[in-house]
Amino acid sequence: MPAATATLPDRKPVARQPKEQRVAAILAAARDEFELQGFEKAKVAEIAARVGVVEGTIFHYFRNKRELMVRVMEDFYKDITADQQNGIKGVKGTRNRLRYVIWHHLRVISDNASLCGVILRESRGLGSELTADVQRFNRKYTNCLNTVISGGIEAGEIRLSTSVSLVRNTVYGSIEHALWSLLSGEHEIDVDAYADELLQLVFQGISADESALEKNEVASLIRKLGRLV
Amino acid sequence: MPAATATLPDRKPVARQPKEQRVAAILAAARDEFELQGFEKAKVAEIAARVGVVEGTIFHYFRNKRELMVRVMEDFYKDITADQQNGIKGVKGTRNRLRYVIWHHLRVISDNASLCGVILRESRGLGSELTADVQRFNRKYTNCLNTVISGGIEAGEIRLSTSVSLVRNTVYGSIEHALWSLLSGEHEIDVDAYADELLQLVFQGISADESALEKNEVASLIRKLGRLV
Amino acid sequence: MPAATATLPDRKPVARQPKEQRVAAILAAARDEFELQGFEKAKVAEIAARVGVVEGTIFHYFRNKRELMVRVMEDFYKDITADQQNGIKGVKGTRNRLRYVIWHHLRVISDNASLCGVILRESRGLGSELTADVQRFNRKYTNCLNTVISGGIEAGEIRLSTSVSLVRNTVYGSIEHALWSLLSGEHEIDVDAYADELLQLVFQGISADESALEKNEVASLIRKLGRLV
Amino acid sequence: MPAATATLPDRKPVARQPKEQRVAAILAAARDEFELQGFEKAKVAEIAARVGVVEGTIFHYFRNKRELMVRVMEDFYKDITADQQNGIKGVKGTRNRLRYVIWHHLRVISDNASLCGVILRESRGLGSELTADVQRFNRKYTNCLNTVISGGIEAGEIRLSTSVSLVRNTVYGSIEHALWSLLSGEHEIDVDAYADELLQLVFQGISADESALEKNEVASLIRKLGRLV
DNA sequence: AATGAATGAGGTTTCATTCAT
DNA sequence: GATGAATGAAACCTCATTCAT
Repeated sequence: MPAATATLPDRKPVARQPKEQRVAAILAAARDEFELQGFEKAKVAEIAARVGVVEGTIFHYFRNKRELMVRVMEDFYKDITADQQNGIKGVKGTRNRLRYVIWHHLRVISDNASLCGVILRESRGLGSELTADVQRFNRKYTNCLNTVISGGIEAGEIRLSTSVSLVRNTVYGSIEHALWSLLSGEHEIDVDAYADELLQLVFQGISADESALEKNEVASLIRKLGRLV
Repeated sequence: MPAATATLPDRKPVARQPKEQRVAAILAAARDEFELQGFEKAKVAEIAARVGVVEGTIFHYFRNKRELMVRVMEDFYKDITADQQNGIKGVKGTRNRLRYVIWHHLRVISDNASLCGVILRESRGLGSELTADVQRFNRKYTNCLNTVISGGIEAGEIRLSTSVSLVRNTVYGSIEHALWSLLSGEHEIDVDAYADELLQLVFQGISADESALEKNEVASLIRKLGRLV
Repeated sequence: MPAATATLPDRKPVARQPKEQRVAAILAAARDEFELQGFEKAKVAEIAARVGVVEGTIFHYFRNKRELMVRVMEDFYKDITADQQNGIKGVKGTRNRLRYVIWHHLRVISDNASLCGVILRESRGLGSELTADVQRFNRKYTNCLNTVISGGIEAGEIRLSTSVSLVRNTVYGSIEHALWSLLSGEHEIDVDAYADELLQLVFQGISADESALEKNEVASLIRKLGRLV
Repeated sequence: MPAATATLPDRKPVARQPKEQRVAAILAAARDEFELQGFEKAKVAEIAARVGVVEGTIFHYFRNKRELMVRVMEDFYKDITADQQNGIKGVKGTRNRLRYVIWHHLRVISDNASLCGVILRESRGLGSELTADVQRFNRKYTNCLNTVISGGIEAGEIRLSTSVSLVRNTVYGSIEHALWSLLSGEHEIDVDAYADELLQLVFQGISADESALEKNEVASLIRKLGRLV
């Protein structure tokens, strides 16, 4: 009796999904929206629309928009941090390990340019509500580089005088700048090439190679005296 | 639509200033406000209050808030670009010139941390209306480093294979990261020390002849010491 | 940007109404306000106050003020167009049909003088954002007259040389002028009298056969009188 | 000594024009701006810029923007009223005189479409500040038609029962509608053709031609009786 | 006569968040 | 669990008009 079926009232298929799936769907939609619009301009209504629910539903699962963003970032950081720690296990030698960290970060940045752009932008706000959270995640993620450099110093491959924070600033700062170029449409990033070049620059720059070391110390002394006279 | 024909408000006697002074005062106030709040959160009403005029007066001189921000940035970039170009004139030798560029930028960043923070933040916006303007100013400013590196390559002091954009990313990225540390209250920047360390890392990292490095420095120092005694 | 995360205002218990009722109430209030103030001077705040909600609620249902105005006009045009098409069905004979169109339009204008004034005023704007919408609605509404005139020409009752657009301009222009007189307080409109006079002028003015004019009318009247006695 | 001339301070040629010329120049500029923007959107600053003076100067010669508009309209109405009165002198016969009035108005509308559009639009405002003034000018201008019709009635060429205001509404309303078509870019106005057609319609419509008269009266009576039964 | 700096009220629109249903 | 109606603060920008110089 097809006619009978036709007269049944329309009943929306209220896809009542298990909590986990709903949360995952919202997070995915949120990530898309944040990537497209940035945090401030992203609209909860739009995220809800992407999932196919109404605004109110979002607030069943997340206290507020900020928490949504934090969760998106947290998930992302967890992923890449685990991936990094996993990948570096098998890599031996300071130079190789440094290359791995650089290469891995470039890979991440290159594959998630939009999201990385959002995260970095939001983490620089003066009073941004997100600063603290991002920095916490980031500290853990970048800790790997610290370990590599410290290890290199202990192993005598890297100059004793090397400032770990300088290296961290330099490596991540360099790659971050490459990201801005990418996002502004200037050019793509050739991950392997950039990794090699940056590694070359940085590793040669901090290498403890005997002859270099000597020269460096002399150079440093010269500068100090120069400023004195 | 302003009240047509009807209102005859009592006019307060206002301190009338020549255009130039007002513009300067507004720009100064705007800079303060932008530094404090960032572009989006900055309120024109607050800027006006700082100057001691009403909002309308601001728009007598600047078409809109964006133009105000652009002018603040433009003035700033003009200053530091001129200063940089002026200062580098007397500096000879690739190493010294590179150090100057690094040192000068650190000086600028250190002395104008708040403003630099705002500018950098606003220049990374996806569809931010300010992106284009900042990038135009910035290209001119950072061109100096390009010249130094290119010169160094031609002079044979820097490896032929060196990518200028890599060096630019690395130098400015490193310093930018130091700025974020500064702004997040982690620690101050010791301009001279950071300049030395970054120079050391970068120059050694891109140096062509590792042993020729310090010869000139030594000779130069000897002359200076000779004059001293 | 609404106060983020910070404000937890006390929420007044609001009478919650189904969408349809609210929309209707808003449209009614909007019409009142537009009639009173015209489009530009009408304030959304005032419309909201008339409904008894806050401004934001209005924008929950209508994208912007313009859409509100368009909807008011659309509803009005739908009403009168349907009414006109309905009423003309039973009217036979070119002269009678023309009289009906004139009379109906006068009735509409007379009963909705304020709204018609607003609509006509807004539809004449050079770059007015409403021009296009009104003209679309209006074309459909005035099409009825086109049909009548064309029919009359085909039936040989109206001179072949008659320009339909001239007749349309003349009929609607004449009535529109009567509206302006009404709105400027000069005098009322006697719908039936004006309809007769205008019909007389126009139909005699475009009539093909000047003597055939009243024959049908006489016959018809005789029949009616016959029935009466 | 050309050098001497060169070192003289720049002296702006403050073209201090006689009052009459200034006023004329301002009125011309105002008319241009009003035509382009309409009254509300027209900016005094723009009018001043067109003349090459600053805003303040405008207010030396005109109390306010409204007065400026009134003067533009007044000048225009004076021109066309004089022209009309002048032209109609030599025209004899009701039909010819009516054609002249129609043709002249079409000529005016066609040659000054933009300004006429503004004037008509502004004169329809509910509480428009300009309504009263325009109506005063307009009454004088349209009086000519009144005279023609009244004359025609007295001369027995036009039906006694003819309502002068109906004819006025119809003639001016028809032409006004043609103007809106013109301004909305639909089509040009062929002044002579439109004049002929409108004259034909109106004059035949109000003609006292014996046979027509009789028929009209009968028809009118029929309608009244029809409504009665 | 001409300038042009200063006024200042005013209204549309956005959107995260709540909570009654 | 899901809905979606309601909130309400907040801020940019316009521009006719004045009046000290």
